[in-house]
Amino acid sequence: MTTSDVLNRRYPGRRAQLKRDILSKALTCFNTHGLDVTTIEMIKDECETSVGNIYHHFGSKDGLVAALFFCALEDQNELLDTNFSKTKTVRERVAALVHSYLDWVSLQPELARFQFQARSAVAKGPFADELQKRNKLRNRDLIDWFKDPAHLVELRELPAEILPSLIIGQSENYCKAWLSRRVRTIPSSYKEQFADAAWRSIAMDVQA
Amino acid sequence: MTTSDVLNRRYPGRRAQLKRDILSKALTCFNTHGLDVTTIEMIKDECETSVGNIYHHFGSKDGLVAALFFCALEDQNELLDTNFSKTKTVRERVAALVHSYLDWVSLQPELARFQFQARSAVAKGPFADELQKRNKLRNRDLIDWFKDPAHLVELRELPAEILPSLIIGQSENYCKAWLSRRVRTIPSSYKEQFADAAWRSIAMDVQA
DNA sequence: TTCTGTTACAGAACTATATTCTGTAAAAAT
DNA sequence: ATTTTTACAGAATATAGTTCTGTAACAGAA
Repeated sequence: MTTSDVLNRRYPGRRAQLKRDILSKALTCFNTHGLDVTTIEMIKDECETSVGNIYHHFGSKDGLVAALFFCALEDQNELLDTNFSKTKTVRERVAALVHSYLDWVSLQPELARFQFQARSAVAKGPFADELQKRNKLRNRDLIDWFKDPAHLVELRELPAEILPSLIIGQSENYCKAWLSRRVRTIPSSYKEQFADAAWRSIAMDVQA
Repeated sequence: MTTSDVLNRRYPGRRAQLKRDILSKALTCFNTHGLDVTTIEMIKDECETSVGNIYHHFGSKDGLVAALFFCALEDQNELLDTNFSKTKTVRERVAALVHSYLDWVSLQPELARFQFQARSAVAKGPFADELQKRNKLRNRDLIDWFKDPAHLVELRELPAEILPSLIIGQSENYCKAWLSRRVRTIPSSYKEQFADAAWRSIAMDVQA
């Protein structure tokens, strides 16, 4: 499961070859030099194509960034949905959230690194609405599921709006630290610890 | 404690009047339109000065961003140091970390909002070294304090490198959500809940 | 005060880069 | 085979960061 695999699934077929190549090389440029330092010309040189062609395929630099961003987001959500559907209990679902997050970042560090630096750029810019729509939807589903009285009994009395932060915040922070090379150990190796910490943060009674 | 107060302490005196004004108006522009959308001309128009003068004071757009960023960082660290020095026990220190973070973001939402969107830009760019140096220093101190055997007895057996994430990750995530207006409640009102969650995440035995 | 150097300021000129425009070739559809 | 659509190239344009040059205000020394 490399970055190419993700691009291949999202943009399949022979005719999308150059499109995938542009996205792939752009990802490398963005992660190496940063979003604003990377110029369309730099990407053009990497792909041996022309500026006009890049604009033909992606409309603008923002469009190119957004295409990569949503590509990453969809791949991440795919893994999450798979793991989530396998679970039954509240605790299992919390663990699924944490595990999926840590696993995906560990599996796709380049896409994850890009996602972190591009999020704020996409949140403004021409694709802000689409991002907000997706986030709203996903977040609401999550909160609603935990709000169900059948699930709430296992949890301490906490405001619903802080639940997502309590569950995923710690893992997210560590992943960012890892991608910035401030820590060395791959996030997936701490799956148990972070899932455990999340559960301790929200659960009524904790037994190992 | 408004943004102006922070600027006044960091750039005192009559002669720094315009410097403070530029920083203040730049902050508004950056937070309203985003880092790259904001042009030097926009800031110039707000302050009724000239592009040449802005460059005279800050050297470059990056320099302006960095000045604002470190201004925010130092103010944040000041509050943290104050609260931290008042504490004795391990639990108190963990609470001080969490409380300081939530309080500062609640007190300085504009600076905090800017800090979040500017961090990655500063992390690349000409001031990357200075930022990295400060972070390394602060992080090492923190980890070393918790590594002390006298303090470790109260904690579960956890890798030292995940401790900072376990303590501050949840609060950070919520603050970002608040600054992006995805949640409504001011972070400082959840001080107890987040400090409690952090403690449950790392402590050996938890008693209320 | 007057002289001198330094800092503050202004705006035109320069440069780099995102974007648009125009044209050509290939591919697909009819 | 013709037409339409898509893929591609590169020059031209516009915008915004940066530099340059010059002028005014200020501070300290003689």
